[in-house]
This record gives sequence, structure tokens and C-alpha cells, in this order.
Amino acid sequence: MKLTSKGRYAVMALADLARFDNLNPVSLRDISLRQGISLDYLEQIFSKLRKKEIVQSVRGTQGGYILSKKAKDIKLTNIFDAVDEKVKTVQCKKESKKGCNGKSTKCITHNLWDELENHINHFFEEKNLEDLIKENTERRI
Amino acid sequence: MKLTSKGRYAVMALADLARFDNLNPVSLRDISLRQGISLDYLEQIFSKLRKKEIVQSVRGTQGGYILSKKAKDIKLTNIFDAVDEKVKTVQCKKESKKGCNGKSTKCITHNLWDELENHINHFFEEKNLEDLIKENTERRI
DNA sequence: TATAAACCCGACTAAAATAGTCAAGTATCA
DNA sequence: TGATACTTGACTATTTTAGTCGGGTTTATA
Repeated sequence: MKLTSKGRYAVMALADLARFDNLNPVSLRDISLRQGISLDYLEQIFSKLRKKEIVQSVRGTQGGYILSKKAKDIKLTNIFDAVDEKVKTVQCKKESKKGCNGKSTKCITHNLWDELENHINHFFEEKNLEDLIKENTERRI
Repeated sequence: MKLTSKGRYAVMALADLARFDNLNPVSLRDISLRQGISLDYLEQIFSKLRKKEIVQSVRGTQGGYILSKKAKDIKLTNIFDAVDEKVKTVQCKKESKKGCNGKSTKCITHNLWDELENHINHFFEEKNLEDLIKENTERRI
């Protein structure tokens, strides 16, 4: 079980953005340099973030991105959702009305994975961007 | 972020085993049929479980596997460990003494992933095989 | 008004991981 | 001695990931 780069990068980039967007839009080029993430890849990620209205774009020279809402109102859940970073534990759910193994009952461990998903999602639900940058600036090395 | 089949299968198979191993060893063939998991793949998984002393093998006809300890004493952590299903969130840790981005500091989100790992591992630490089959037989559909 | 900085978009691709399969054993019971 | 079941290691197809690439369009500013 691992987190993908897309999700990690999205959070890193937004945390960076949240720190620097006080007045002017922040360009992906700057984020790319500061965070060490490929510019092309960042564009893909921000395209998704924009569609889910987490950021707004400003085109043209001196353009870039700004947060659509306050950092406090952007939960990690929202971010992961936007970039399709989902917590997937069971295959079971896919198969329409049947149970997990093609049988008519839930598989032995079905409830376990459900609980796990909830457990993880709860973590993401409780954290927002503001928490993130606060914690970080306080505990900087 | 997703759980791999290896981890899911290991837990499913052990839950199955825990239910049926009262007296005799349980063959992988039976588990394969009941749980719908490829026999060859199960063999790989049980090889690992045996090396970590979670199960014991009984060779020959009427052979199979039995649990090495009581279901109650097998935590999910142990199972995941055995089959190399780890919770990986950060790349950061790999690079020896440097920080995350090749810089000398931790990346903005480093602490977040640490917390997440702990959060998930805590879940696995608290659950054991016995919990699993109890819950399940109680709530069977 | 030309130019450069930036966003925008879709197609493509290399590498890694996953989820197996396959083949050739060895041990044990009946 | 045959059948059942574990043991081991190598091989492989598929899928996912993590990008790259090549073309745009928009807009501030010199």
C-alpha cells in the first residue's frame, strides 16, 4: 500500500502555494523549482485542481495560480479527490450486485477494508492546508 | 493509494485458515476454492507466511497449513509485514542523510506523511485475526 | 504591436510494480 | 507406489505510474 506521487505532489505544491500567494499569483515554474517537481507534471496536476475549483489560474505574464478559498477551508480530502488519489482497499465494490468473490455474501474481510478506508479518510478529513503550513513553520529544522 | 492483492489475499487466506483449522491442517487447494484465489499465488504468499512463523506447514497427503499461534496473537501488522505489504508514504526517507528534495531540510509535507503512516499502522496494530473472524461471523449477511 | 512569460491540452511512452503462471521438484500418507 | 500437498525459483503479461513532448492560447509590458 502506497501513496502515489500525484497525491503527494499535489499536497506539496498547494502547501507551497498557500505560503506564497499572499498578494500575487504563484507560477508553476517557481513551485517546480522550489519543490523539485517536473513542470510538465505540475501542469497536469493543476489542471485537475483548477477543475475542482481548488485553485484559480491567472493567465499571461506575471500569471500563475492562487487558491480559490482560504487555506483553512481546503481539506486534504478535497485535494486527493481532485487528483483522483483515492483510498482503494477492496475490489469487492466494483461488481454490481454480487458479493465479493462472485458469491452472494460479503468476503470474510470485507468489513475490515471498509473500516480501514474510513479510518484513513477520517485522517484526511480532519486536516486542512492551514494546519499543514502552521505545523511546518513551527517545527522547521 | 491502494492496498495490493498480496496483502488482501494474505489476510483473507489466514482468516479462512483460522476458521477451519480447529483439528486438521487446511490445504491451500481448499482455501483457493473457497476464497477464489489462484493456487500458485497462494503458495507464494504462504511461503512468506511460513518464513515469518505465522503458519506451519504439514507435508504429504492430508497436509496443509495450520496457524503457528493463536488467532488472537496474530496482529494484522504481522501479516502485512510478512508479505511485504508496507505502508509507504514518503520517498524522503530513502536518501541517506539529505532531506527530501536533496535539500538539507525536510520537505513541507514530511511530517504529514509520517503522521499518516502512524495513523494507519496503529489501525493494523490494534486488530488481530480473532477480531476479524468474530466480527465476521456475527455480522454475516 | 512584438515578445516572452505563463497557462492549457492531449497524446505518447519508459519504467516499475503487480498479479499472476509454469515447471520441476520433495515429503508423506494410505 | 500413487496421489496429495507442500517447495522453490524463474518467467511473463498486464496495468499503473510518472512522467515527456509538442503543440497551442492569453496577457502584461517594453
